Amino acid sequence: MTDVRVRFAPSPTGYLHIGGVRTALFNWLFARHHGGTFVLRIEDTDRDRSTDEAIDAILEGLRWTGLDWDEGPFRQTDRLDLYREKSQQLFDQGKAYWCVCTPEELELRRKEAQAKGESIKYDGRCRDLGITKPAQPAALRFKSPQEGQTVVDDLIKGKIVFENTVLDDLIILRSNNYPTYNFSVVIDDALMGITHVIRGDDHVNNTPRQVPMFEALGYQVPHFAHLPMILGSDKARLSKRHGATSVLAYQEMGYLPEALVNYLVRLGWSHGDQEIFTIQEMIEKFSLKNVQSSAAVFNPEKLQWLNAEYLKQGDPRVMAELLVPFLEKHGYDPKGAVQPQGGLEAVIPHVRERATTFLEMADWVLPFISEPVTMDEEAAMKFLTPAIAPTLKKFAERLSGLAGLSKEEVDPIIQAVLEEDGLKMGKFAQPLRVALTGRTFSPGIHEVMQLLGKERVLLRIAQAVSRMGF
RNA sequence: GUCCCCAUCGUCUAGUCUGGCCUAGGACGCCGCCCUUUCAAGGCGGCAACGCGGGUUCAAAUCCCGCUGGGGACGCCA
Repeated sequence: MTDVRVRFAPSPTGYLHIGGVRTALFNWLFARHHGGTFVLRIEDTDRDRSTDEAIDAILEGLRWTGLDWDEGPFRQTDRLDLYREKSQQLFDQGKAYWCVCTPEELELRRKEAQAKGESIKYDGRCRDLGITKPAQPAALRFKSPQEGQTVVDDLIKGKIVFENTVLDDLIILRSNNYPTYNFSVVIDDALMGITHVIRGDDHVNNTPRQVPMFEALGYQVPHFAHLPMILGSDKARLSKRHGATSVLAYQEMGYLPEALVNYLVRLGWSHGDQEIFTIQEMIEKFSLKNVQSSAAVFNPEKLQWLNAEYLKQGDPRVMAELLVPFLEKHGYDPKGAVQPQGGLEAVIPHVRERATTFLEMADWVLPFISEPVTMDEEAAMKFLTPAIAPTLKKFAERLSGLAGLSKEEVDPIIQAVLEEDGLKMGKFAQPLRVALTGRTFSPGIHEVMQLLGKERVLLRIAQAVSRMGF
């Protein structure tokens, strides 16, 4: 164990999105790489927008991705006394002051300033009023330094210099006695002993506002590392209009968490030319030094490719298990009578290189888990013609005398039938495929027959032949 | 408007710190060929980038400046 302590601090105002998972992942990898501690903290100081459902969704999303936390989840609303005490301390020390401007007034002034093209920062009109016990609703503001510079030595972006004149006197305690983000985050990061604050790029501008607070309270300032944003295909910040952004939506679409994590780790981080990493490799190789400083566009196609790779490598038994929920949506009963020969597990090797997600895989498995088979009418029209019926029928008759359905046993029969009827394999294979699977595409004919078993093969051929009028 | 960040194929990126090994590498996608009873997978090949302009230097993707472009932040949201 080292003394590295990092945290993931989402606000529970919605589901856990892709960007959040990436931030959590990089924190988690940093912690695991250094043998440190990963803290989960829920920043729910916005009373109006925070919900318990969102907290549940975030925890569920995190669990699905496998990013386990060592401490927490802590809720900021359980720590309100702490923030009030610390804000009082700042007031007592003359480092904070009461502001009686109303939100409406502030909003109006901002708009006016914007219209005139002037600075929209707070004008500090309550700063020297010396209010000690406000008679009306009031917010507590932190006296930000107005001289000199605040320098942030970002672990990813390098040195960033801010003129303190751009700093606002931030509200640290709202008139409803709740702390604001920029204050509670400082208190918690300090008190929880966070050594490295690894967060999204969108917080860069918050950093020079938070640093003076650490200093005013006599806390050690943590190291900062700002991760590049994830953008949508139009290069705007990734949002709902770019499609699925909730992690759990990816679970529903049939992605493996390992694939998503692998995709996300390569978004802004790299290790030479390597594309596929086990979790262990990620932990070993991860370093903030190799984190990109520019934003990255989310590319669903590459995620899909990675998912396909993981599908191809996975243990068939595990894959089969994960596939079940997707099949159940099609009416599959894991304990029902209609099963592939050898069980679901036996189908996996034949369908997984044809699918990129479990959703697609389920579709490939459909012909083996439903009875009767669902016939694609267009395919039937084209291939199940009366001309081929006698050949199919003859084939079925010969097949019924066979002990097994191995390629060695079946092939001679096919060859014989083709020769007798003067047909080429190309003319026979597709009709047989359609008869057996109801589709024009499937795993190899031999595999299909073996997975179906002789009884169902004969049944399906018979059904196909009879629909041709024989 | 003000402040901050960023800039290599369509996309993710290697190379940039420590200039020469870069005729700029890999991956996704796309295109072609091979394999093939279908669909895939697989194999082989191809297209495709250092934003622009100035410096510095024997030498610049790499260092410096400017421009342009993109992103982010400016809330009693986080």
